[in-house]
Formats: sequence, C-alpha cells, structure tokens
Amino acid sequence: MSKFQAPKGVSEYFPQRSAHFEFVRATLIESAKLSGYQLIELPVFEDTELFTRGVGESTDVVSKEMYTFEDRGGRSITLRPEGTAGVMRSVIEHNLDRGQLPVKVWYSGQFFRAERPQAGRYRQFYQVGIEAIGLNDPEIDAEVIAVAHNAFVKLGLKDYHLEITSLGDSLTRERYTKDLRQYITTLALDEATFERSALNPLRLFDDKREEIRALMQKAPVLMDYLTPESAEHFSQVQRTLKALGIEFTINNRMVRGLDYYTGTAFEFVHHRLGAQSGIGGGGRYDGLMSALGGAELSGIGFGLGVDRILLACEAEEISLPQDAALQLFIVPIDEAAKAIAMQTAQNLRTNGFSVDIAYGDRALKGGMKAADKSGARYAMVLGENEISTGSAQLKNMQTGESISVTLRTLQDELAQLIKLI
RNA sequence: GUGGUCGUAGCUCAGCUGGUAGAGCAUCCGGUUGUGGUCCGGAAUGUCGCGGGUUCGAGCCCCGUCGAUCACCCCA
Repeated sequence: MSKFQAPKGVSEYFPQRSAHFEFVRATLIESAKLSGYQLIELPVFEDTELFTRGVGESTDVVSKEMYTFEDRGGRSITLRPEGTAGVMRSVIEHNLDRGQLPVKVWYSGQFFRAERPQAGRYRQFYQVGIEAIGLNDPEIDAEVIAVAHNAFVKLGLKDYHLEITSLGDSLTRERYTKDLRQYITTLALDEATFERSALNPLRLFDDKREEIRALMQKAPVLMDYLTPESAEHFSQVQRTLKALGIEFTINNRMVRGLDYYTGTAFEFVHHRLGAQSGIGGGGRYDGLMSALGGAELSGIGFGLGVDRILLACEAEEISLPQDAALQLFIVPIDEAAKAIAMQTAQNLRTNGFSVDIAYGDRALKGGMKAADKSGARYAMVLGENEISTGSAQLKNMQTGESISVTLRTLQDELAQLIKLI
C-alpha cells in the first residue's frame, strides 16, 4: 500500500483505459471542429466572484460545491466548477466579440466540484464544451445540439435520449416561478421538501418520489408562459432539429443547475449510468455577458462530461480503439548491440517510426518476451552477428516469419513492410 | 453534507464458530550454444487500508479514521 493516495473523488486514467478516454475526448473535440469551433484555452482557476456573479449565488454549485481558496495576495480564487463563465470573462476581457459574430469556441479540461463522489460523479472531472456567442438565432441552437449529437453518433452511442425545453426570458421566468410557488403553497409537503422548493421551486419536478411527481402533474407549466417571440424561437429550434433528423423529447420540467440559462435548454440523458445519467447539457444564456460587464450579447453552449461518456461507451460495450501498435521492437543482446540499438531507434524515431527497445540486461528470451508484450509488429535482434554482417532478421510477430534486412537500409525496408499491413 | 455496503499479494478473489495468511492471472528465472506467444518446472511478493480497543491470541469482534462503491442532495 503506497503512502500517498489520490485526493478523494478524482478520476485517473492510465493504460489501457487512458487510450479510450483520449479517444472519447478527441471524438468530442473533432465534432466541434467540424462545425467551425476553435480552441480557447483558459485557466482552471478564476476570481471567485466570476462564478458567484455568473453562475448564481443561490445555486448549489456556487453555494456549497466550490473549491475556493485565498492566494498569496489575499485574492479569493476558485477552481472552475463549469466552463461558460470563464469563456465569457475571456471574451469580454480580450474583446473577442468585436469581430464577426458568432464567436465559436471549444474548450476541454478539468472542472472541480466538491461533492460526495459517486458513480460518474467526481470532484475533478473532464468536460468538452463549446460556446457560440453573439447571435440569438434558433439555427445556432440547433447546431450546438447537433455538435453533441454528431459526436455521440460517431462514438456509436445508442442508449440515450435528448430532452429540450425553453426556459423563456428572465421576465417570463419571474412570472412563472411566482405562480409555481403559489401552487406549491397549496400542497401538503414535508418540511425538507418545502425547504427545497423555497430554494428553487423547479426542483420539485425532479423529485424521485411518485407522490410528489403526481402532485406536480397539475402544476403550472413554464411553456405556457413563454412570450410569442420565445415560443416562435423554440418551435424553430424544433423544426430545425427535425429537419436534421435529430430526435428529441420535450421536457417542460427540465431543471438546470446554473442560474444563467434562458431560452433553449437541453440535456442528453444516458440510460445505463445509474443516478448520474446526464452525459451532456447546455442552453442559451442571454443575460450572462452583460452581467459580467460585457456587451448585451446572448450565447449558447454545452458541456459534455467526458468521464461519463466513457462510462456510457463501456456500459454499451462499444469497442474503443487502442493506441496504434508499436512498429518495431529491438532486442539487443550485449553492450555493443545496445549502443547500436539506441542509434537505430533514434534514427527511426526522428523519421516518424515508433520504436522501443528491450532495456536492462535481459536474456534473449526475455527480450523477445518483452517484444511480444509490447504488441510491436516487428522485432529485431541485434548482436555480434548482426553488427559484423550489417544485416539482421526482421521478425513479423504475428506470422512468426522473418526476413533478412540490411541495417543500412532498415528504414526503407521497414517502411515497405508497414505499408503492406 | 446524510445514509447503506465494502477495503486480504500488481489484478480478481478465498480465508469455516477469533489461534499470527492462500488460489488463479500477472511478474521474474529456468526447460543446455542467439528468437516471443502454448506447455512444464521454479521463485519473489503482503506490517490482511490506517489508528486504537477487547482477548492468552484478531484478517476475522468493537470504536475511530481514510478510501472505494451505491443511493439521497445535486449535477457533467
């Protein structure tokens, strides 16, 4: 048992699974790039106030899940619990919104929330996110959803569904929550549940208990409160999604954990992940930019949970690719050969071949075993004979066949062989 | 933050009603001169998560603690 342990609730990826993780992340990123999003690389910590103002003081994320500390200059710093606020800060700070709109960016990295760990819920987790800032166009909403959809299709995920809704503008929300609260006061709720509803009445829609769900059946629905403009925007989003062949269900009781969402909101829910089933979600945020001191621009984006999407792939038994096989494994059998092996490997590597060597003083048999374990396509023994004759046997590790090559032209011969596979 | 379950070699696990630990896989070495995968033989490995307590004696009982896991809360 090692003396040090990883901090509670962090996910770690090491071989072989790390290749799967990287593949999932790369696939998500690729989808964003294919739709014209460009990388924005941001710090993992920000001024605490960015999140309290941006995400919302009353949200659980801000009120009880942030990793906040004081730096040496006495500033309050917080490890980012989500990505959108940081993107907005950077866009405002560097005037990225002064050019052509929308600004389309993607990001990827770690996020932090101090929650009790659970299946698919970590204190440090990975997201790939995108933001399209500056245009309030329903087609962009559809595009953002499509970027996630395309990535999931590419990965081969099937057992999930997409829920969408419209949360309306802030005025609509105000009028609606007032009525909803009114309705809730007419219900006979236990203390804890009532407390919960006081914080955010929408949460009762999410309650796991049947009796509460039944009670909420008759509650007012936000959709009925939408302004004509919001309603039209939302139906246009739906029409576009249908035209793109993206299936969805409308969930007019969707609850979002971050305060800044307005208008279109959506969530991808996987069916085999237990309690933490959201693999990605996002929505439009109209007031966020201005609330953070920027222009009156709206935006829309999503965050996809890389850890959870990997778990979803595994739950669906999707076979994810491993790293490409090593091309050559050299087995030197004495000191002189070792020096030549290093030289040879160096030459090949700098020319783009993947090469490994049997290090240590292993016997030939051990070296060949190492070659086998490495998964390399070819193995080559180097010893006195090879050095004196200048030629060696390249052994195909799958067929067991060997062919003679001259060390001088090894690179070309290897290139030929690799191409043949 | 609350609750349930769990914590034995690198991995997966066994260990009966308390008597100071085992298997499979993996690792390493070997099966006569320089070629892996199968097979055979052999070896190494654990302060039984950590700290206390009960006991003549604890991996097995009790308490605490750390971690994992599942659920709640919440969410990616």
